[in-house]
Amino acid sequence: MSSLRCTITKNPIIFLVDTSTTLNQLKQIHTQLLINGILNDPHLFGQFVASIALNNPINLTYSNRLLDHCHNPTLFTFNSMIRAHCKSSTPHKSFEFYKRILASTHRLSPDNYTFNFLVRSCAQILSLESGMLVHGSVLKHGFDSDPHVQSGLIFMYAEMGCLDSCHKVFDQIPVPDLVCQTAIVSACAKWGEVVLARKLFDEMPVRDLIAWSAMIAGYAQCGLSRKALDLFNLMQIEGVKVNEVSMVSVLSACTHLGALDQGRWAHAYIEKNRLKMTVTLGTALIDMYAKCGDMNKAMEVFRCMRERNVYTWTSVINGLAMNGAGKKCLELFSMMKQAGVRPNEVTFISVLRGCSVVGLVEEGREHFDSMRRVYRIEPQLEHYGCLVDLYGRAGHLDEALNVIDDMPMKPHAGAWGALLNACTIYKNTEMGELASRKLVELEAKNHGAYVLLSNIYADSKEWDKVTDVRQVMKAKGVKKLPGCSAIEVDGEVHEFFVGDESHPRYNEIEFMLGEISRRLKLAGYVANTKPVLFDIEEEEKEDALCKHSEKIAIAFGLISLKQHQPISIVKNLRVCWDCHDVTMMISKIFDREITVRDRNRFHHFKDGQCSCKGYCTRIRDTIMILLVCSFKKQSSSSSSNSGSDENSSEKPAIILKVVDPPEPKIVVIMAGDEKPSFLAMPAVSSTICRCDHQV
DNA sequence: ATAGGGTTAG
Repeated sequence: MSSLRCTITKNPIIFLVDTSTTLNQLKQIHTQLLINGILNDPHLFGQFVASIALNNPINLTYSNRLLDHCHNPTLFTFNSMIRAHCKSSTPHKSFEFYKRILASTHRLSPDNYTFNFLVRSCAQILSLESGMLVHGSVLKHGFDSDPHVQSGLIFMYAEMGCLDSCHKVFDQIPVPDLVCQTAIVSACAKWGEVVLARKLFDEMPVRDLIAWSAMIAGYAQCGLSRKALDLFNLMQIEGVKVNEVSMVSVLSACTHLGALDQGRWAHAYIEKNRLKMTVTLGTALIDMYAKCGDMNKAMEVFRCMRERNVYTWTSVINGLAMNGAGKKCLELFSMMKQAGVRPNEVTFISVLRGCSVVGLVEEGREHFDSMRRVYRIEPQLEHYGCLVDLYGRAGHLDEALNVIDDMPMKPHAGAWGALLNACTIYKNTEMGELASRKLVELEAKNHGAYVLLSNIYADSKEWDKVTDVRQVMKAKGVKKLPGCSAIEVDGEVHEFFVGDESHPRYNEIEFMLGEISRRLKLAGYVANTKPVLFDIEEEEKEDALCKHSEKIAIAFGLISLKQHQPISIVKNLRVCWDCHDVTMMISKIFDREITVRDRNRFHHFKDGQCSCKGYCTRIRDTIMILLVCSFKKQSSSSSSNSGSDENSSEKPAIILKVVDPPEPKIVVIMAGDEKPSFLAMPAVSSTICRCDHQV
């Protein structure tokens, strides 16, 4: 304590407390300060409170109590408390201190620091209502010309998804500084205006590392991984140094593209330039290797990491599940628990999928039950979906259906999709029909018009609902992704979207597509008698199946890679059944090994077979064609609004089930129709396309 | 005495 006394008299109080100060030490220091009467000085008291609150969030309660007993805290003290709370897990408490500033008997008035921190608290709690109130106070107190407050407001509205408000704030700044410019770029990229984001980025007179990172991350987050990497290259040409934060976005782009070579290069860069191997960076590396098919390397990085958080463990567990290593996946899960890292809801999804791929039904069920029992995690839709999948793939279809029936919430497309998948494996057409019907029903409602919805609520000033919608969006990471396949040739990634004809070698690709089609036919593959399951789970509903992005990528692989080189494709969505079968055939006819990584797992095609075997087979004799037709139901008696669309609604339409292939018939099932009518089947062309029926 | 923008797992 004598050394402490010395410190107190000689140094500013701020040096007394740091991040490693324990509660006990804190109490001792506090006692000494009281004895010395040092805390009577409001200035020093403020410093003491600030150092406690800011250094260690665990001590926040201590500083809260300290302040309760103080009658005349300074504005600095209050600001420090608001600042400490906006970073904490209890950001809403900032407002208590804001209120105390306003109610202060010493005529305190909030300043630019107050609002800077307060705005960030609003961003934390995602309360648009509070945000608007605070914004109003900012204007009232005249701090809207403070650049810190400006960037704070943009950041806050961006967090809540109110892009319009971001623009309003930004447009009113006469000369926005670098930080505000970066904030608006990030906001635009985050909410779908990526072209505008790039325009604003290009117009920036000066761009620092964070500005580059924001734009690269923006591309990576909305699925434009190719552009993210291009921009990264440009950044290096301009001589901007990369740090560990920006590298994470680059790795994320490599992951999504399946660009293993570039990912390896990034790893080498990290080591050569001695970037700090943070948990986040290490996790991004693991995820990259796992999803680019090099699970060994992923494990190696994992083993080398000193610090591992729940993201790290989940990435590696998920990687093992994706690669079909179910047992190993469960081993790691058990190690994770031993290491004292608490699994979260995402971890359980990976664990359940691990159980599913190796058919460990009992174990999976136990883990599912432990979620609630041990970890107090309420299973969500996704977990029930995994459970349906677990039972379904193991052939326990009734139990799978029971899971759906017993779900405490309305089953989603994923759950019915999992059941349908199981029904096709085990050829249960009856249950399959039920599942298909439910799927179509749900699909029609699944328009994902979140933004629209929240704007409607905002217009009617229902802020709570806006907040709800935004939270759901944030939680679910709602993003619209076009179907896209990538292939790396000589270290360069070529990306193909659905029906994409933009590649410089597209003429050759098209020729190869024709060649594939010709040789498949020669080998007896006749598309129009082959089953086509229209995969309505995914968003690819383009007309010509032959223009699916993975087929274009495979065709490009065939023309650009040497005979002995395996073709490795990465797709951002799930591979549809038709492409799956065609790829199997190609692997045989062209004598090529083809690996396709889709959204869920790896498919290794060789000699006409796929490694996912039982899990990918489907009904061959009973052909099901699911044809989803969007059509507008004619408004039956809409005389009041002549010709308006108001009474029309998008409705699920028709499921066509083809039975007995040689002379196929079509079962037409209307949604909600109990008696299907039979029609003779017209010549079904190989391209099953969307049809717009009028009923 | 105190500030701001970019990052990871389903």
